[in-house]
Amino acid sequence: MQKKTFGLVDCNNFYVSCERVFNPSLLGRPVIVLSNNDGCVVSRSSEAKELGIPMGAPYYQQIGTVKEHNIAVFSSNYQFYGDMSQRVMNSLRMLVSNMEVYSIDEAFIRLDELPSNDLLEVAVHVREKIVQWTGIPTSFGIAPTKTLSKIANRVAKKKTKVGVFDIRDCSLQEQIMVNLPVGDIWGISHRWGTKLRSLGISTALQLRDANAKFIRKHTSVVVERIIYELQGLSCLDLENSSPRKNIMSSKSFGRLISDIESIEEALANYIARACEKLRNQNSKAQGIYVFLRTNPFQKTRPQYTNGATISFELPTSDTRRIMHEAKKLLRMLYRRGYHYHKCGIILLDLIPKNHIQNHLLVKPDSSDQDNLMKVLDNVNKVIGSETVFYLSQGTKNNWKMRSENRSPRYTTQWTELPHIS
DNA sequence: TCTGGGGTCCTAGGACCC
DNA sequence: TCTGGGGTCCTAGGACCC
Repeated sequence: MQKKTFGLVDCNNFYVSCERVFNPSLLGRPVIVLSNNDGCVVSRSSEAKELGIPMGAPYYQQIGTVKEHNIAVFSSNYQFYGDMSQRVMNSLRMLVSNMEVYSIDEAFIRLDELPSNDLLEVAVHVREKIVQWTGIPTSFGIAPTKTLSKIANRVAKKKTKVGVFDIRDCSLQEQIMVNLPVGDIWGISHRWGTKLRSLGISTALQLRDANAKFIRKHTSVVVERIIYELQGLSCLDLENSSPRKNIMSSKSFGRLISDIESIEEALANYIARACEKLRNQNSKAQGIYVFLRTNPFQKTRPQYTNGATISFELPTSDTRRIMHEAKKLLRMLYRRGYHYHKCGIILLDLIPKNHIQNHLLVKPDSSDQDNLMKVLDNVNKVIGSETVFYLSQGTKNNWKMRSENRSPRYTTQWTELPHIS
């Protein structure tokens, strides 16, 4: 069997780094970026981490620290971050031949075909080029499996100056793993961490040396694979990007809503977005799931959560049709007297648009429908999103999310380009 | 006042068939 | 008293990721 070598390239504090590219005054300052509705802290500069702001902390609990230390705060700006992500990934694509974009800020690569002695040099070069071309600093982990490359990356980020760490050497792996809590391994989170500790396994090294079949009995095949990966046996290869199987669009309203009209309006907007994504990947949906919920954190108010699915006779990507069906589901789910916090839609069982089987009795989307959707998508792509929208999306936007500190969309909106004076 | 959004994979159990 | 056994498919829910 040929020995594999993986690299993991991971952007450092990605959202914060994006903000810093176009606003260098933020360098050296503590900076945080918030989730939608300014809810939680989702990205922190190293200075902010040192001040003890935890990942995922509710923002309102951190306001004291923010004021005290003059921390720069940004609302999420996903258009901007998404565009910066593409720049990073495109840069990487120019430098390596075999890669898998794993998330908005990381990519796995295969390094086997390169001479084994050159890998450190290659990694340093890749990092330099990415920061030069995009302004985004990255960390680089090298290892014989994906799981170990995650560990290597973590060391690169925390303990090295060059931002590269090579963990191919077995005794080095042991040195790192003996001190690595089992819950910090990629794929082991709260529940399984607790379970494994109850079985007497609290470090990565103990998990590596555990009996894989025994562990599988108490957890699942996923953890069994992790054990092999820790041993250096690669079970997870690069995955080639395939179209999404589900597309979700949901958001909390930014305030509590009781009337169904406002919820319908919000849902219509989420549907419009989801369907755009659907057509963009050339798929059609075979069903939808609509859900609605109150705010689970407000324990004193009555709680209600519900969702419902409907399958279509024939797959569709027509926003109007999906809105129509979703509205029926929403009316079914809605109960008067609750204060709602969030709703959403998931487009289910997506298939390529040209793989559709005919139906004896039901007509598929007509080419007129498809063309209309294409025209709408193009107008919104070229002139700006929501240039054309559905009346059911509303004009008042009284459910729009809070976003008080959003930076300009420097790279995706003509009116928000950075100025040089 | 105030706690994100968008995904994937795996498993257990029920329905159904012969 | 006493009512099969084995296979597949589907779905809901649970686990994880960033």
